[in-house]
Amino acid sequence: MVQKKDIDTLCIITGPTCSGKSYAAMAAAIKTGGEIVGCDSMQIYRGMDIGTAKPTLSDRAKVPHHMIDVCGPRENFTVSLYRDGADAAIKSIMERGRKAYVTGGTGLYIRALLYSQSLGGTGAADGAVRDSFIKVLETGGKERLYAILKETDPETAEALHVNDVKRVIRALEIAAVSGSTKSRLIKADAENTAKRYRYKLYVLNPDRAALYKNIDRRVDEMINAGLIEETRSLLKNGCTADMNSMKAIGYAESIRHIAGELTLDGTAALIKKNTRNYAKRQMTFFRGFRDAIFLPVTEIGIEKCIQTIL
RNA sequence: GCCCCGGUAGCUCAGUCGGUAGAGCAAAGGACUGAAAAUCCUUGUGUCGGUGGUUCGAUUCCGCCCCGGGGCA
Repeated sequence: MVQKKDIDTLCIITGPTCSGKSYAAMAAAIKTGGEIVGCDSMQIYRGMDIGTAKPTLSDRAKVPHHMIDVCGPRENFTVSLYRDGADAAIKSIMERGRKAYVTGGTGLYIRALLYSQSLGGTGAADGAVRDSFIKVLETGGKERLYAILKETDPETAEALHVNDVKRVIRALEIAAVSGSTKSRLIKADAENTAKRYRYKLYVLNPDRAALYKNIDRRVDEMINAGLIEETRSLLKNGCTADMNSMKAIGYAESIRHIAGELTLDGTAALIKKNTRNYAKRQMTFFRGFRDAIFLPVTEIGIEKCIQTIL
């Protein structure tokens, strides 16, 4: 039986890719009559099922899932859209008197959901302003871009590397559109300690070797399940390699295979390597969650983890 | 059996005209506030195959041995 006070507490289950978080969330949601809110920057996209290890239709029939398939693969999604959508989904779940389980491996989305972050205020996420900076990049190079940031927001420039073009552009964007600067907004956020939710944050933390083995196995399964074909059909529907959705691991490499650049074995090997690298990056990010409960899943097993979560 | 070419970082190789060595890839660590499965930063000690010899000093030169590849019989 689910306690009332429990329902007010968000349950976040995260961890690196292939650590078993979807399985754990399913088990917990079934047991408590809860619902799942996805927290994955690629499961957002429709038509990308195999390569993102999206929950199956039968799982989705058993437990309501939110924030999955909410965006076309040719559109651009943003953290801000995620937070708005997830907030709405969580609100409706709680209003129904059910428990919300947020699960997925996109650390930035979790952070935006849990903490009061301005996300750049009213700064536009793309469009004309961004294009104008991209033009600067093309004509003057990244050094020129960085020099402009040094003028407009020296503190942020100090924190960023010249080569981190994406973040330099974003900081310039904020300065141009919000009427403030990224560094000032961050300062304001740091002073605002109010939490957006009451929550428990669990991080599945498998042993490196075990995780890598699981990844290798799952990539083979994805290819056998038709990842290449899925990519082919996305391309047929107008997706191109430069789109955010097609930068996803598994799809980017499949596109290169379809273009004849990579053999099938080479593609599988590259997807495995990129996934391993990604999992490592995820763990680095999660270590920054000071209030997280880390579960040594390899040691204690997934069932024990689920017990802890319940 | 003889001849030739190799054996140097996890892998592929460079190099040291004798003063104990460095690239690419892999790997590891880190950052991350509206692109995040994205983007970016940092990190190279290894019996230089083994063993004897020459030398102040050998991974480098010489002898022998081991392992791989090729050639001749």
